[in-house]
Amino acid sequence: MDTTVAKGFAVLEVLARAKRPMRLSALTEALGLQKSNVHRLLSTLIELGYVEKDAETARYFASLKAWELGVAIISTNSLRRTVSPHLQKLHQQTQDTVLLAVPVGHEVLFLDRVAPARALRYTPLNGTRAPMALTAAGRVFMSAMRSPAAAVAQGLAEPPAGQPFSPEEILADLPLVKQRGMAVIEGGLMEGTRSISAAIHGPDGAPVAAITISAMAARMSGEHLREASDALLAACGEIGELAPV
Amino acid sequence: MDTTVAKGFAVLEVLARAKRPMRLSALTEALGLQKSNVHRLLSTLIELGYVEKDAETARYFASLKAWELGVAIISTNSLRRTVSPHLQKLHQQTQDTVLLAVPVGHEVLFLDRVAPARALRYTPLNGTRAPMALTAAGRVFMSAMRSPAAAVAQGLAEPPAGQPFSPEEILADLPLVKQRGMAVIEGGLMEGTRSISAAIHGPDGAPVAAITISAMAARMSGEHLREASDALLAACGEIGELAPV
DNA sequence: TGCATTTGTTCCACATAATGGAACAACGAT
DNA sequence: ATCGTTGTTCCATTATGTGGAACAAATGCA
Repeated sequence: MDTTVAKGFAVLEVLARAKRPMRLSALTEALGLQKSNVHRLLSTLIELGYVEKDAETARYFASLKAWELGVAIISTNSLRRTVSPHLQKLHQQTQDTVLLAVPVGHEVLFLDRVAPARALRYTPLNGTRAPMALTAAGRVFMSAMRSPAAAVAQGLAEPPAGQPFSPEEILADLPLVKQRGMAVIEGGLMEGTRSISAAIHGPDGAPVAAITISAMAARMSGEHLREASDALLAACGEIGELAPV
Repeated sequence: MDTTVAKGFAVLEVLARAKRPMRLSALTEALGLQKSNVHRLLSTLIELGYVEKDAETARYFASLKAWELGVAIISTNSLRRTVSPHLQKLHQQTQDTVLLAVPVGHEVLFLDRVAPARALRYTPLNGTRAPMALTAAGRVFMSAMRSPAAAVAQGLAEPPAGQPFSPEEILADLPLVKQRGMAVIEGGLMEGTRSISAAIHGPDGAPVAAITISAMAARMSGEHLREASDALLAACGEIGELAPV
């Protein structure tokens, strides 16, 4: 294990997540390293172009080079490339927000999104994560797990107050999800919304990703719900067994 | 300079730009390092979560963690955050593709984009670069340069055949751009399109970014061109002197 | 099927390159 | 002006990464 490499990435991670440029001392504290060490790491990251230093305030911040790196990675991501046109189509059919999610540990990671210009606020953005138990896509993944209890626990651990669901409720939902091939969830991440989600299956039958359609509960009901569900299942079926992550 | 850190990022950069997972030997060749060295770097990157190894083919590829890092960076980018709503508004007003670009060396980097669902193919995507001389946004930046000749040379160096512009043409255009406060360019990156662009100025008066509106030439003319220009200049004026990159 | 060649992984003595303390410099606050 | 805080540079120490070599596994060829 090249510890120096790990330290370099640790510096960049802290800077990337910081809301504003950071001073050296704040970084040393966050990282638990010597200031001379952090200083040298910053110098190399600046030389590599991943970090910049505000000339006026002498504070450090992550440059856009790492973003370009990330864009390069996602643009070659086969799953997103193959699914993206289907998201477009679903959005045109339903006019709702359409999301692509993959499982990462006990969370879902949102890979892509097609949303109306006046999108619901707090609909998850690309590159963000959410607990499985609180999202429709997560329920889809959980319904294929042998022991989803851990994911339930982790999901409920996050938001300390105002739990929208009980563990029993969540566990009771999973067989239904499995049976229908589709999850329906209400008010998971945002109150008042209803989302439906279905799996994209890999060659071995395991769900590798899920597509979610999300809208206000009043809208996502009756005839519209039926249409959206049909379109969703059709799309997931079409995509079939193509793309490995 | 922590050379080990540089090597670690070099590995990730190569993998990020690779179209498909790479074998160890290909990486060692691309990097000019010893295979044992590359192997250890890969091991640490895997441990850090930035690289994954395809179990079947034993090939390495960049994971989505670096993408998440990039998303975290861009989401806190003050320029993009402040300008993004204006892009939305311009798109609603014109129904055309609207872009946000910043200067990086002699290239422009596209930070954000609001495009119709049926967007022009080959309109630049987020996180991609283009030569200044071939883009409307680039012309805006060049018009504020003391010696834009180098940018012209670099711009024309890239595409070896089928130069859309001559150096004289480009240089002659810049005073007009400066005078109007707006660049108009035709067929720079994609034949048949016409783009207009104007600068967002920093506190010192230098252009820190540019907004571009792009459409097919037939559409971007007459009354529509006039309206788009007015909306563009109004938006750039409004944004004013707020956001440092 | 057997042999040759390329590719991937592990190991370890060596020397380089990162480390962290200390000393210095530059601010900012009181 | 003085003190405390923060940023930068330097350098002896040694921990850490290096790269050759040896082994293992996979692949190609006859």
